[in-house]
Amino acid sequence: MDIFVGSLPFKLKEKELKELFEKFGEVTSAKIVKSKSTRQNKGFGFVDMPNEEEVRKAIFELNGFEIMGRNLEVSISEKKDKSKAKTTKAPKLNSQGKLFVKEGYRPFKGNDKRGNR
DNA sequence: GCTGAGCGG
Repeated sequence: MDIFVGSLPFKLKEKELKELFEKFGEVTSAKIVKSKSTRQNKGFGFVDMPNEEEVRKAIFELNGFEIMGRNLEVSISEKKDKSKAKTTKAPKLNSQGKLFVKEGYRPFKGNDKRGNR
């Protein structure tokens, strides 16, 4: 279950966030969204919890939890879903239907500073 | 370096 956490203090860290949710239940992973380049904390993150009941409890308790002088906003994460919400199955094929993705293949590289030969 | 709605990979 993905949980959306907002109003997060900019000084808060994913580790602390995970610990906060771990107090209410098992936390699979905690992530905080940041900018693409400036690494600036956007102020909101996501927490993944396997147990739904613990999720509700965590949301119920952490929703409005005051920390560092800020109140946390916890709710169910609703990422922009494309439209597929019928089954847990996801297409592994490309747009063309062909996949030539190899394991260990690097999408972009070319840093061959090694002037071989 | 900041800021305060927002849904990330």
